[in-house]
Amino acid sequence: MQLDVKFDLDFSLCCGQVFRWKKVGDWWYGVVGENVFKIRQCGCELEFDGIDEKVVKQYFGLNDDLEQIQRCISKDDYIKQALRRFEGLRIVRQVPWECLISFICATYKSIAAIELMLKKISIKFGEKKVFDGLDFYIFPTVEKLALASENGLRECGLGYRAKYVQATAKKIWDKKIDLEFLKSLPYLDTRKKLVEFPGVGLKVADCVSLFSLEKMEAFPVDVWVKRIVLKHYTDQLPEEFVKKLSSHDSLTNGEYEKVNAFGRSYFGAYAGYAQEYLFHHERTQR
DNA sequence: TCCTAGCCTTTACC
DNA sequence: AGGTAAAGGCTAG
Repeated sequence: MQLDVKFDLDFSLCCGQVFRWKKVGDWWYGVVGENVFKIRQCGCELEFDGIDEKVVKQYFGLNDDLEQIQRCISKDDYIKQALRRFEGLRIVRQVPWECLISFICATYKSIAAIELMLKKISIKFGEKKVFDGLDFYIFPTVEKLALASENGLRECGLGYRAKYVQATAKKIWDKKIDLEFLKSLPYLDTRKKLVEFPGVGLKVADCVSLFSLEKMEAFPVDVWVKRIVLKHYTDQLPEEFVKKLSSHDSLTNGEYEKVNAFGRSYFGAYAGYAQEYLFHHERTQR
């Protein structure tokens, strides 16, 4: 497929929004829903196997008007620097169920550790598929994790998160909750529904909203975003609040809401894009 | 209603 | 080898 829009596959898959992609040679292998496929990019040429073009466009956000998004969020020199450095990075449209479980697991974990947990969960509870002679695992169904034992999940290295994953899966299974439905709700309503799941606070809810539910204004605030705000955006916030933020390292819900609201009002409707560029930029300094 | 402190498991990296 | 930081959330007070 010939690309007629700006896109960078490596940036989009390496910026910490997805956890189950694997690069073999110059091909990226991934599992999306029930499909295993591979994809590679050479300049404007996007080559893939095992999947429809329509799904590729949808999954990698190729329908987003990235030029316009960049113009919208180019509010200062620092974000412009990040935008230039990672030109072509797009927000991927993940499967909501997998995204939800992924970010419940992500609390207090490094990205490498998250990848390992999800790999173990998939091998243990997911269906195996062979593609190109390699083994892949479909992400476990809701039923599988709803019926899994807390201990079975602990064996995947989840620690205290096992209970949350199990309870969230069980709630979705028992109440037959349709996560896709959340795409049709406004951002704040979506977030409100998400935090009702065990193990889901504002941060996880924002990640799931942004990465799988089309809420481009969601602005997840984690330790990195807090650092970014304190380093580059103190002039946009009241002095008292900045002092309070600096005085301790975790975030209270109230503080979270203030930083989140700042991000959304400052960057606008595509604050989530801004967050992802800033996050990746900050994490890959030095 | 809102805030704070203490606790929760495991992994990676220094 | 030992310590610390890691895309946080829950509960009690």
